[in-house]
Amino acid sequence: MNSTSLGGLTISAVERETGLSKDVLRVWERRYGFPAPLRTAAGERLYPEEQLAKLKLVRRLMDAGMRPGRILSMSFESLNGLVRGSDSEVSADSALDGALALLKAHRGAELRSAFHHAILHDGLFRFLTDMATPLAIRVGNAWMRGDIRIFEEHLFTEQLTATLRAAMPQDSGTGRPPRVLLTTLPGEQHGLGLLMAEATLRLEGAQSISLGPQTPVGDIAAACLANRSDVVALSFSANFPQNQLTGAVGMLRAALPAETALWCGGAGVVHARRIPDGVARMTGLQEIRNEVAAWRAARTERGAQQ
Amino acid sequence: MNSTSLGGLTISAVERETGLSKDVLRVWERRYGFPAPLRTAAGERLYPEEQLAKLKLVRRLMDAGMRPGRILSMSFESLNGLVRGSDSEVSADSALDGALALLKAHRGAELRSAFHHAILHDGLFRFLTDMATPLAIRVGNAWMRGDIRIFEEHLFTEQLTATLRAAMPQDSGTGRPPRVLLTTLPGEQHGLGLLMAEATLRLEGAQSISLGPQTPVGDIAAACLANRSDVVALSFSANFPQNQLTGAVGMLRAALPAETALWCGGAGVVHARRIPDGVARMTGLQEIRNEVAAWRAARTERGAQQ
DNA sequence: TCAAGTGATTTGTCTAGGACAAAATGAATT
DNA sequence: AATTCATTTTGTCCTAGACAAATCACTTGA
Repeated sequence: MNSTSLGGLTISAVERETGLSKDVLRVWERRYGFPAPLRTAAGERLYPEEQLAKLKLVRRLMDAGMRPGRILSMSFESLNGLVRGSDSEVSADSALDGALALLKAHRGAELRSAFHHAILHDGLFRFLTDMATPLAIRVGNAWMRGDIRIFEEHLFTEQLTATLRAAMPQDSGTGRPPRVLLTTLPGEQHGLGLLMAEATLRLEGAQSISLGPQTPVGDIAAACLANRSDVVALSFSANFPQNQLTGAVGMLRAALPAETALWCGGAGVVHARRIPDGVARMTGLQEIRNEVAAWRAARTERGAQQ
Repeated sequence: MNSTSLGGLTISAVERETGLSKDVLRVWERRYGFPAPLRTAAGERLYPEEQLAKLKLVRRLMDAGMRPGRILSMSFESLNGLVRGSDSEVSADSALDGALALLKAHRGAELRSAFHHAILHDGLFRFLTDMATPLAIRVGNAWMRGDIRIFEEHLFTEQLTATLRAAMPQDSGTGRPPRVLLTTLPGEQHGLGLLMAEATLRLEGAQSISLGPQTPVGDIAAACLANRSDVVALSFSANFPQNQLTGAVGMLRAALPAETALWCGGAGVVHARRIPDGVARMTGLQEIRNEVAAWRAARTERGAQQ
């Protein structure tokens, strides 16, 4: 039952650990000869730890845009070199370096204090743009290169989430328009962008309501109607499957009333090929502020005309 | 691509919505004649919404201990009766009813105020046991029965999460042992249980560190070593795939040092078939308190002997 | 020079039914 | 009551083929 005691992992365990489906694991074996698991007496696949490690590297490189046919035949060491060489950071920012050092030393509480201090010192919005965002990018890159481990990335996310939720401005019903409905689509793994967008909107005095991550398209539309939202805002991380993006956003655009604005933001939307008509794309938190201002200006104007 | 426009959902979509694996969906169809999806021109399964609804009911009843062979042949209405009968919500708790009414009226801010007020009135622990937990169960049941929409469940989760994170006791390095590492396994969708467990541990004065949800087994073990944790605590929602539970927990138990305790809690663990040796199962927040006390007692005793 | 096709290739997911391991049930025994 | 054992039920894994969707490599037209 316990896989490590048997000298390998079952295909279910590998699916859980790597996020690669059983179908993919089997078809890669058939097509590319890797992975090449051992077999139990009953003929079931048994993956050694080394193959699991290589599969995790492959997974990382594929998230960075590589294709399995190219990289599955390479050795573990070559893949490691690829991951390391993929990008380098030369910019030396002392605050960011300090935070990264705390993270690598697993000093979660101190990391949180550093965040808190930065918010008090520079204000929440500057913290978001000058510290949280670049730090998240660095952590993501470091994870891709294998410089930090997954649990360290989790620790970072958790501390930043806790900090942001504690610092989140409460609107307590006093917010002005627009009423914004915030969420992510199903399949989106990261909720940090959502929180940062929510904080920015609240700072602008907008009435923003978050549904949290992973709301199906039909339910976003239903929530928008129930909430009488002026704007629906979606957050996309770099990992979000690009193929789903255009289709799902188009579906949502069609399901929403024409007068409801649809805003998309986050790293996943920067490199998106095409965005459907009637959908705004914003590549940074500053653009949220601009868009809120533009929305208010347009509404005032129209209100004056009517 | 769009599932609803095709008049049904693909097998992947049903797997995602119900948590039933593709293999199970196909073998049920073969053995019991249900589900009986339509087919696309290419011969691929296309599940109508009604069958999805029935599958969700079946899933819920199986979580309550029923077996597929018994219930798959029953009608949607009969199953609905079973679900209604199974959970006795005769208890009319005015606070819970009030909160549920606020949720159904989409008054998120007021719901949050109600939570906040309850915490101030009864204390955080009583709030968790007497309000948050039963309310989460009611919301889950109502969702399964179709009495509330998914976005309403999201709204509930988001408001409760925000409340808990704001009310979370900070340990700021002053915590006493045990040092607890909190997370969930990959595949776990819900993070509320984790937050509630974290709050309980902090109330006990324990040094608890959360990695957030969905940490792979290998990385949990690495984090445990790096953090020198005394205890690793996992949270399982009712939706967590039962088949994976035993295997993954067994793997983790094997990967952790023998002196590190492993605690599993949450609705997903209540009906678990078997828990590996050396793993504690706790079915409520109170048990966390007991277990912390027991851990401290054992440690003092051993310390005195040595 | 860049945008928009077009065909070829790559890649992921689906299908079928058989096989069997693990768990639950029920009956017989201590 | 608690244990054992056989029987049923149930979930997972297997193979290998098929094909849809995404991407690449290339051409065409503005």
